[in-house]
Amino acid sequence: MRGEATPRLREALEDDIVAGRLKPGQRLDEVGLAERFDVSRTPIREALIQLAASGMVEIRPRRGAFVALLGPRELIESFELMAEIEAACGRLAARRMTADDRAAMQAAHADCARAVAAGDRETYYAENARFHGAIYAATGNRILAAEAVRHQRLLQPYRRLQLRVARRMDASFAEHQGILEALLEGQGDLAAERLRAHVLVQGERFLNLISALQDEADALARAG
Amino acid sequence: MRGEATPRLREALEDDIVAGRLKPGQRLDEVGLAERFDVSRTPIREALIQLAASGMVEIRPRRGAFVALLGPRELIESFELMAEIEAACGRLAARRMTADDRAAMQAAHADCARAVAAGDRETYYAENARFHGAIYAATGNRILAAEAVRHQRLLQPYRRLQLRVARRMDASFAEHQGILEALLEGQGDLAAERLRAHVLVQGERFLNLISALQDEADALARAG
DNA sequence: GTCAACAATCATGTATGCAAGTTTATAGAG
DNA sequence: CTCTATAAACTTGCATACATGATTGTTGAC
Repeated sequence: MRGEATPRLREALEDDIVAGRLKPGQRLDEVGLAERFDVSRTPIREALIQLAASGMVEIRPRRGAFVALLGPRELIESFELMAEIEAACGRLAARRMTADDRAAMQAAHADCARAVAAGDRETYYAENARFHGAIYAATGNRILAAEAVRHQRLLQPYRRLQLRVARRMDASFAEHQGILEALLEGQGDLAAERLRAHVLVQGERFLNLISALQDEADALARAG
Repeated sequence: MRGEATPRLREALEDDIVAGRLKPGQRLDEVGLAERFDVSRTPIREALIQLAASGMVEIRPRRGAFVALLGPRELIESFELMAEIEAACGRLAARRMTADDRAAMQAAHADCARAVAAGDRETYYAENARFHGAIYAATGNRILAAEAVRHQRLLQPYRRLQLRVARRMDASFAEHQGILEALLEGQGDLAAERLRAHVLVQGERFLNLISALQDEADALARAG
């Protein structure tokens, strides 16, 4: 097996978490993971430490690693942070986007439209991420964009739950429309304001879902 | 030896980097550090991985760990990100700060004034960080505040250089005054705007210092 | 039957060992 | 004398071993 194992493990675990195959609160047993990936505990530990540093995993000393489980307060705060990051991206993207950036945003938006028309939530889910990613890239600031992507992925497990809510997909798309228009017209402050609201409304809607999530996590914790 | 070694090592190394005792670009030899801290390579590696994830250290596969050295572009982008984070903090702090937060900000500002009057850069350097930290805390958003602190520390090695520039201390303090006034009057957008400018001006001034920094780093790389 | 104390088991945190890749030193060709 | 090829030395990345704190199960008291 050539190439380093740790980066591969980190990606695999992160993908599992983002995709929801590993659920918030779930325990990540080192020996179990080591067996599953056919490596020793060392690279597993190093991957878990990296994921903990990025917020995807919580390590409790001497007690093990768990998929990060955000409580109500942390969820609200995380969405608020995300809203501010997105707003900043919108402000800068409106000023600096290139023709390529513009095309990428429009393409992603068009794909979102298709997913809405088809009523395909899974596809919309992916295209939505692509639309936002196009805005991050359009800032021309790679470090800011990387932070935005990281937080987007951090919240992905929760967004997934969120999109199940009826009518949210249509509302989300309508908001995208307004955001895109502001961006294309170069109105940075307006784009920022709309992006902030777009993200915050998700966070607010979440308050209704948190109790359900907590129950689910508790059940998981009890089961194993 | 009670307690775990890794967190202690991470803090010690991070403090060394933030305080400038370990300089950007410097190599971090695992066995050397292991000997210095009288532990094995394992906890050293884990600490380095954590620092790499937070951006303080860069790990190049099979080639070792180095204190993160930001190039011109990365520096500009990092300062821009910091400016946006600070702006967001100011906006939220103006809305939500408690009486205690207000008192903390005013106290830090008063200490800054004392340092300016005494012409004591080292003290101003510390009190400046405390003033900004008080704003972060006043947002009431712990996750946002933690991000702000992290980025503040990431840029600290470069700020340190920056403050050597003549007259910067006075200008900085004058800007603080304006920021504090906006905050106390509850003018979130104004506070955000002033904070953004306050941070960005540092980034811009840096462009004049980057070549000097690069030379220093090159010399270090050649020497060690 | 419930609770508490204790013992056995298990997982984590650290140390050590080893293989593979990188860097540095050396020798030879031009 | 410079440049290149080669080999020795070193460092990292992973595997394995072991000690300590956590967890679980059992036994006994009430």
